[in-house]
Amino acid sequence: MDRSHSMSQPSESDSHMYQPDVVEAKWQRRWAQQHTNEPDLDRAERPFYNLMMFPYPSAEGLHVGNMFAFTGADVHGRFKRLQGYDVFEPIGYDAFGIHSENFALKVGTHPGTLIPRNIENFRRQLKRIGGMFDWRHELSTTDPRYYKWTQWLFLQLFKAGKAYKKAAAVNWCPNDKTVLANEQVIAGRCERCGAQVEQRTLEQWFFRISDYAGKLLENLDDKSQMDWSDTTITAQRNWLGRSDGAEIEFPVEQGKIIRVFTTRPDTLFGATFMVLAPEHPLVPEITTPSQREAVNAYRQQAASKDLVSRKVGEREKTGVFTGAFARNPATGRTIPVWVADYVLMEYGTGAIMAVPAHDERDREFAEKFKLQIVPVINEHGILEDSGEFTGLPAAEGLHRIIAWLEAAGAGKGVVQYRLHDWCISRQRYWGPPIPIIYCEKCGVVPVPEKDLPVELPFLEDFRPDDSGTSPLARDESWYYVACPECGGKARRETDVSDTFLDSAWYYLRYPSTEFDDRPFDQERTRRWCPVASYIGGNEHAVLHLLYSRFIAMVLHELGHVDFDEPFAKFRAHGLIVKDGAKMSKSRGNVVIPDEYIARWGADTFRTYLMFLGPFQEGGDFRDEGISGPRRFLDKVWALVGEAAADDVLRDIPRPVEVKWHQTLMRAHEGLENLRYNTSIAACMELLNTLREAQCSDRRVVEDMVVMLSPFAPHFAEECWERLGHATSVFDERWPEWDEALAVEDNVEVAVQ
RNA sequence: GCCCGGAUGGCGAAACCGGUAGACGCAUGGGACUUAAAAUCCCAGGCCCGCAAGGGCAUGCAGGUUCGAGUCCUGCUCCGGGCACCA
Repeated sequence: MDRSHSMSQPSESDSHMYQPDVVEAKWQRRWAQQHTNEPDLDRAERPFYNLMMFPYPSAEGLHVGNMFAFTGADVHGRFKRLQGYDVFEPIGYDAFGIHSENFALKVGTHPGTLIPRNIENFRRQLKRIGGMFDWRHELSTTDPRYYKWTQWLFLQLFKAGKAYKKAAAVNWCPNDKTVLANEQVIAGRCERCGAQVEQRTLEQWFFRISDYAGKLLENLDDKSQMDWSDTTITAQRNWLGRSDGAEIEFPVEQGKIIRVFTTRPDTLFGATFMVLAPEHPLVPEITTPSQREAVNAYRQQAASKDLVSRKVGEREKTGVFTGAFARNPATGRTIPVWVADYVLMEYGTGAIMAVPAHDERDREFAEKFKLQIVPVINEHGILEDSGEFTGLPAAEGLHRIIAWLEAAGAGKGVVQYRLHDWCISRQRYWGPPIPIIYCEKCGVVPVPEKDLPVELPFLEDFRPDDSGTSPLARDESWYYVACPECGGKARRETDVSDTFLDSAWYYLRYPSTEFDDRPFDQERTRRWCPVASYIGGNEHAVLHLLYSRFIAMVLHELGHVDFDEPFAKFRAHGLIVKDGAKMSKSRGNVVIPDEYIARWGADTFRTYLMFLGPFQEGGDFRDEGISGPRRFLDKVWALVGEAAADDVLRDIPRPVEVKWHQTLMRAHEGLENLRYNTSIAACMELLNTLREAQCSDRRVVEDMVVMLSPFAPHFAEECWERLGHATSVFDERWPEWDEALAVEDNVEVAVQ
């Protein structure tokens, strides 16, 4: 157990040498023994929840990007601690999901054995890098003690009517053999394996996230609730995709009404035909007998086309006339109703008024099928040929026409969002089973909370198949079950839930990991949430971050938490590239952090990563560069030795004094704004000034050690001890600086 | 097409509110120490012309505002990212 035996201890004689491995092992041991990083979660007076995106425990181990992100977050946490906060910095593993499962399939090992092995390796690396983690609260989403509550969460949504099942055309990845969320389809391909995504119709569970589109959008503007990186806010805004416009009713001859959505009600007088999506339910009702055959053929063809080529494929317009006519409520004229697949059922009302004069797609269609084109806006943006609205500027006409529609009962101003409901069903093995039972008599029955968790059974053969059903259906002893209500014959839902559901609430679990009778303790949650600082990659700008916000809103509504927004502050970190190019296995330029840490020490590695460039922009990892921070730490080490050996207090030379206070201010500023590179540079300048002045005054040197402690924590602890302190450097406060000295003009200093 | 970022030496980058551009670090060149090498220490350096003193040009491009612009304004170019047959 005692790891110190395997480590060579420094002898008295060489204790003046800086040996990172010895120092780092010593302090990691001591932190664990003295519970240095374990705040009192029930009594902390100044709680600061410092969260970083938990990793997916891959077989490769933590890569340098993870190290960069975690170190940057850890630096922030340690800095907050120096400001007197009780910092809670937990870590865990996002270990369910297709990613893990596919890897398990590839290497032919069950994920149940593979994942714990990977986690162990991750834990080792996370400890080695010296993060301020509270290991008492480590969690894994694959732990039944965790996913019990993921299932509980599903039940809360189900009971509140926020979860529903419907047959839907979904994105099906033929390679991974599963449904994908829209968010997981990139340019028509599976984000994971790159296969062309197909369209399939399956019964799926959905969450009503689209009901929250408005709130999800509005809160983005509220800095007091969410102070987030601009890039992330923008990505979410685009994803939510708000469009302001109007819904307008067009009566059809047979007494039916076609409702359309348009962002351009000002062009209403130019609507010369209509187009319905092929799946539109009104199509069969309005199609005239003579057109029936052609329309049916077209609809069938559209249904067989996968979503991909329909959305991003060739844009050549196709369509067919229904034989029906509608009346333009503005002009009173009769216009033909067509069916075409360039109109999508999922957006708006699945029907459009076509204004070929002012919409490129409609014009293409009109030209191809020889339909009428009537311009209603002239070059100067003035409405023409628009009845009583003729002569108005288009922007004004827009409002006036909406008002007129409302008065006439023919339409109203509405807002549309691009966001669709969240499909959480996955026909896979490695995830939390969705806690639903289908009874022959009672129908859909939620698993009673007392029966949670619905444990994921061990399946020797967990391969997905083409049936569209999860492999869980093949385990009959698990699949067939007595109905919890009537005791009759029933079977389980076999889909597991999306990994993003696991990660949508993990921050709530961390402070409460020891409780098995509740997902999160009310008191703990009130004290620690919302999260004070969240740091992570912008690749999750719309997936994880949007789902987490949605889940928090629902939990708030249901009275489980007292906040709407889970992350008070979010900062997206940058990316690390190697020698100017993105790291990839095929390029062979992947940095294995372990090798660098073994050679240079965790503190040097951390300091180098933070010195590369601004944390929020990332930087270029170059092997030669790491020697700079190491040389710097070596020099500070030597300076500490001098300071420790000389206790006589002399006057501090003026240039040193000025630089000292300037550094305290500048390093503080850099840490506050996540511009760590400037903090480190400031400390380097102070070192240079001290050396030039041949000064090793302990007052200055001690402050230097405190300033470096977020970057090089073990190093700083050791230096602090060498300077004669018996307590942790992290019990110190960031030293105050003299404002007058700190803003002193450099020129003046040079003169003196 | 729409919406966000960004562009500064050989390289990574600094520059607070419009006021000495290039701090800090890497790499490089010269020197010291050493039998030698490594390590360490000292010195130099934006680019061009010049032995030098000095001069000219410099923050993606073109203009503008200002006593003064890397920073503000207008119009471009290129790079990165988000959205996209979304009505």
